[in-house]
Formats: sequence, C-alpha cells, structure tokens
Amino acid sequence: MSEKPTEQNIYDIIYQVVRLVPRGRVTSYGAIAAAVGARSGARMVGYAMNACKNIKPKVPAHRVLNRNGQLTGKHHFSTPDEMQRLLEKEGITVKRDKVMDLEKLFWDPLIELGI
DNA sequence: TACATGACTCTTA
DNA sequence: ATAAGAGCCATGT
Repeated sequence: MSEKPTEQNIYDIIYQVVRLVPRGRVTSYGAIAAAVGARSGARMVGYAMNACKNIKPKVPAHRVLNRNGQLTGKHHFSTPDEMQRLLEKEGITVKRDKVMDLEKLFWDPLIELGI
C-alpha cells in the first residue's frame, strides 16, 4: 500500500523505454536515465538491466551501451559473446567490444520520443 | 539506520 | 591517451 498507482517502479519505466529501442539501433544508460527523468541516474539503468533477466517480456538490454558505445554489460549475459552476437545479428558492427558508427546507430529517446 | 556495492558519467591531472 | 577521484541514487545485508 505504500505504492502509488500513478507511479510505477523505476525499473518498470526503464524497461519500457528500452523496449522502445528499434531493432538495429542502440542507446546509452544516460539517455535512458534522462528519458525517465534522470532521477535515478545512469547507474540505476544498468542496475535495472541486471534485474531484467528476471523480467518478462524480454528486455533488449544488448541495445543499451555506455556513453562510449562500449559493451560494458556483456559479462552479465548468459555468455560474454551473447551481447555482441545479438548486436551483429541486427546489423550492428562491433569491434573490440565497441559499437562502430555509434553516432549513426544511436537512438535517443529524448528526441525520438519527442520528450 | 548505516555501510558497501554497482551493466554510469563527468571533470581534472 | 590513460588514470584517478567525485557525484549520483537504488538495492541488499
């Protein structure tokens, strides 16, 4: 009863934004944090991703990278290669745990969603 | 209640 | 370019 019906959990909000990321695009933790109001900060986004493995429907956490376009969270997947594999599968080039053409593939919810 | 941890980001040297 | 410190907030013990 301590929850408010108008307010959802911070994780739930983050998951919704991440699910909005189109296939073949990527975004950053900070962008997600800003989309949800930047109240929690980029750290909470990554923290939420860690818990997303238990959430359904599945959250495309592999499309969420750090500010540098680096696959910082690849170690948290089933296998360290899973994240890169998923990205390449969507047409994204990954080199040395880094996404190429980040500026071209970057998907900013603040802009795309018109926030 | 307080402390420690973390899939971040920024600034400074 | 690399390294280190600080800021930030939610979660778990």
